Amino acid sequence: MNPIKPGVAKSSARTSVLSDETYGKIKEMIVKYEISPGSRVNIDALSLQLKTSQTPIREALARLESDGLIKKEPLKGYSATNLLTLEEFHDLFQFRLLIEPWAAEQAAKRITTEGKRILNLEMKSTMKTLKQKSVDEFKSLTEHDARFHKLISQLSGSKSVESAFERTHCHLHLFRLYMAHRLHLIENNSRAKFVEGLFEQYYQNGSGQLAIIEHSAISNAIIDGDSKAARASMHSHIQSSLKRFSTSVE
Amino acid sequence: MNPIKPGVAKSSARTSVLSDETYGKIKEMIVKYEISPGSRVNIDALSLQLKTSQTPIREALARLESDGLIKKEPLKGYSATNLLTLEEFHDLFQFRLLIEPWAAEQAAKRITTEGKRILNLEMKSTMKTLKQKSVDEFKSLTEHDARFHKLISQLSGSKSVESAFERTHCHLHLFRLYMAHRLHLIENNSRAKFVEGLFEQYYQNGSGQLAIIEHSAISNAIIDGDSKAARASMHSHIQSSLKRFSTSVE
DNA sequence: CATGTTGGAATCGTATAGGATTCATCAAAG
DNA sequence: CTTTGATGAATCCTATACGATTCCAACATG
Repeated sequence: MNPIKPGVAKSSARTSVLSDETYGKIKEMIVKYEISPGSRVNIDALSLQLKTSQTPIREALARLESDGLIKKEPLKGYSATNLLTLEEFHDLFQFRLLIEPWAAEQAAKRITTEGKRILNLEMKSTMKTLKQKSVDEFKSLTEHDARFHKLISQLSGSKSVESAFERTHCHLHLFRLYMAHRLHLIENNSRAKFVEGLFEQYYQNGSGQLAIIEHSAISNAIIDGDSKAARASMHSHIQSSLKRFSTSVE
Repeated sequence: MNPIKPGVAKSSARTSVLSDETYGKIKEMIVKYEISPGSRVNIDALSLQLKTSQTPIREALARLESDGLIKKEPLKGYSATNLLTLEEFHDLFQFRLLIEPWAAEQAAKRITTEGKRILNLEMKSTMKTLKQKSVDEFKSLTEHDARFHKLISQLSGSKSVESAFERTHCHLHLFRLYMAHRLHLIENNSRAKFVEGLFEQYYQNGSGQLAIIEHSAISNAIIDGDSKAARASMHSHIQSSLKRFSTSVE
């Protein structure tokens, strides 16, 4: 006879984007190797861990599958995708080579005062951060790298290019390879050499920051409105990365 | 002690890809204008209509949102995205201009006997279909167009390019615009002119099939292994489409 | 006429039960 | 001892009911 049911969860102040939050959390778990490549993803376990029901988990996993970060096998369940093979990595960089130089070119053509400000801020704050060696240098660099390339894709003014770049999740894949290396999970020799190439992309001779130098060139060209130089410098930036990988493996 | 369970052969033969099926069905509903642009998408109604529970619907909608075909507003629900604006359309074609000529070039470089066979088959069967005027000509043409461009993206050998092209859903957007026109849903004048340009992409002077002619040039170049010609013809194919739209609007 | 309140409708998230399938273990036969 | 088949547990997938929150619109009041 009691109309009020006790024991109902109190959870209030819900912003109601729970499935979005869940998406971000699971994605972060993948990046941070809490979900290792190829391993199974258990829905029940996740719902316990994230303290949510299955529905948001399923929605998040569906989106992640669409992103190519999670694989769904019809009657077996979900699992994280494997690390990129060399071929896939090469393919990914080839794709970046198609769209990013164009994006840089467009960014130079369309650059505004506000755009210059943001671009300058990104470069300056990164250099400042790198001066104080206390933090994980590689982490700072890759995070800057992700922000930088995303920013340029946005400055291109093309939603298609921006979202296509976003969906490559290239920095996520890079970071996952980096984590695999740190955790000594890469036994294959050629793969190990490949990851060494990954480091070389960011460090030059173990001292300077190669990426920052190349990024500066791109950034300056865009701010100067020099579209040809912007395209060329972005092209050589990606090209040289790709070449470094290729030579370190082959 | 009968080990054989009776009544098992009930609903077997379940391929258990119900959420995938649902995804396809909803997508088809969007293309076919059963779900009109901008309108709300009710989960309960869909589950009734498709005779399934809410869970597969939710997963499908999450994927469709990731595809940009469905929009999710936090506490209001799902709705179909609007028709492409002129700017978005221009942007989309600009993106195709970035990746498809490259795809055609690569296809010409990598073409195999099997690839030639498939490409020839696509062209021949389409021409044959168009000879018998009984069917909806526009429908046949757009379906061929979708298959043709997808095929070339596959022949490029780049998974990144293939999936990036796939995710543009460009033919879905085209067909939706076409449907909007047929249903007299486009009142705006410039929008109407725009759709007229859409028709011109496929029909030349109301008689010949422009797309088929241009496709033949591309197809021949690929089969001949002439990568330069393949790139050039694909570029001009997309470029001229884009130009036709621009002039018909401006 | 404008504004605040209140009620219903719709949607989101939760919880739970049960059918279906896969995987691994184990027993039996050759 | 090896191979084959069956049994049971774990997991996935579906279905359904319910509570909580928010939006929308009608209504009353100053």
